[in-house]
Amino acid sequence: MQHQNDTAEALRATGHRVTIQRVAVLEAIREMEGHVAVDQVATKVREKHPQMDLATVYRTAGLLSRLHLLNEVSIGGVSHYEYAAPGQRHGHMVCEHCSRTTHAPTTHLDELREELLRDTGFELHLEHLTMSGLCRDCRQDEGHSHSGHTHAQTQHHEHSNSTGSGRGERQQ
Amino acid sequence: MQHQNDTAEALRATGHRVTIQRVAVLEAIREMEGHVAVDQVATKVREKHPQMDLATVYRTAGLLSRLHLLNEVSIGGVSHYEYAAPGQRHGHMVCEHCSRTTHAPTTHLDELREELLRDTGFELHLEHLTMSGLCRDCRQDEGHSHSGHTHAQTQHHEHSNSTGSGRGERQQ
DNA sequence: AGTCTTTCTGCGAATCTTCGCAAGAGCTAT
DNA sequence: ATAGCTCTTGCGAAGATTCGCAGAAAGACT
Repeated sequence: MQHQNDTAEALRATGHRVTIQRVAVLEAIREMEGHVAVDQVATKVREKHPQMDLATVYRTAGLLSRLHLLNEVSIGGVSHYEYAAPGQRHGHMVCEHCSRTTHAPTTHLDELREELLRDTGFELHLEHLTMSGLCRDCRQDEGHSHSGHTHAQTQHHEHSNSTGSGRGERQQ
Repeated sequence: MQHQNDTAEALRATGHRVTIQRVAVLEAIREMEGHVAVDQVATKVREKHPQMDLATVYRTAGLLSRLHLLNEVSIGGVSHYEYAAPGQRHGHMVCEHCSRTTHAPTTHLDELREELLRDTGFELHLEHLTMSGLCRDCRQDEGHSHSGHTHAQTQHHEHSNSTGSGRGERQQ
């Protein structure tokens, strides 16, 4: 298949060796939809390569991300990766409430990037940008229990306060 | 001192209890300049409260950050906190190369925030925004060894490749 | 195919961060 | 000041991620 050749080529072009682990990790992530956590990747990869070590998946995903073959997104403090469609470098918006993750419109970010570069000399790496906040749904029904969207992610799914007792918040 | 009253007030106002641990963590971070790692905070706090647990510092810093009394910045994958001057919510720019961390100009980000809200319904939390990229200095002398700036941070200080052997990159 | 050199991988240990739970400490009302 | 209720803390353990090292494997050359 074409993809594997591309992968191999990208690796060689940067002076890295082409190993089954690297190809397998990229293939696994490409076969899974959206943003997947590292241990999900490991599970998937082990279907075909049972002895693949978790540390190797971490290292490999990190490398492939540096080569722009994958995008890395931190969702609720946990690393997730997605296949990086060639030429599409976008930032991510992660909802702090429901952890739903979406792509940010490129135009706004390109603008920001240029302004920062001009005004501060800082070169923003868009493909590593993860922004946290509240998605439209969670913003609208603040503090309720909505369960619809949640996208089979691995982490974080609470809907904090509403305990009726004292004043307001509470957690930890 | 005034600060402690502010802290206590902010805690009470949100239904949290005022404990010596919470006041001590905030004071410690306020006394230290810039962005400090959690274990640095713990060390500082233990000067006066030797039995303070690391987990408590983590929990407390997290809480104070949610109350906007502190700002959290992830530098090279490690959590750092800084005192949040009231009314000043800024994003951060972290250099992937030297880990130097600076504040991002608010105007650009406010703009971005509005655009995202309008176009996607996502409400960006500016105070949690950490952008990675290359600072001016590291961009200019790519791949050299400059040691000047480094700001007594805890993590990451390599300057990768320049090994003379094969082609290009290398790491892991 | 065989050898050599350098990179990668697997594995165990280390680091950073969070969790669960019982004991301890705030607040409120008495 | 005391008692009671609930939130917090300290502590040990578990998760997530990285590191160090010795053996395995890639790529170059013969």
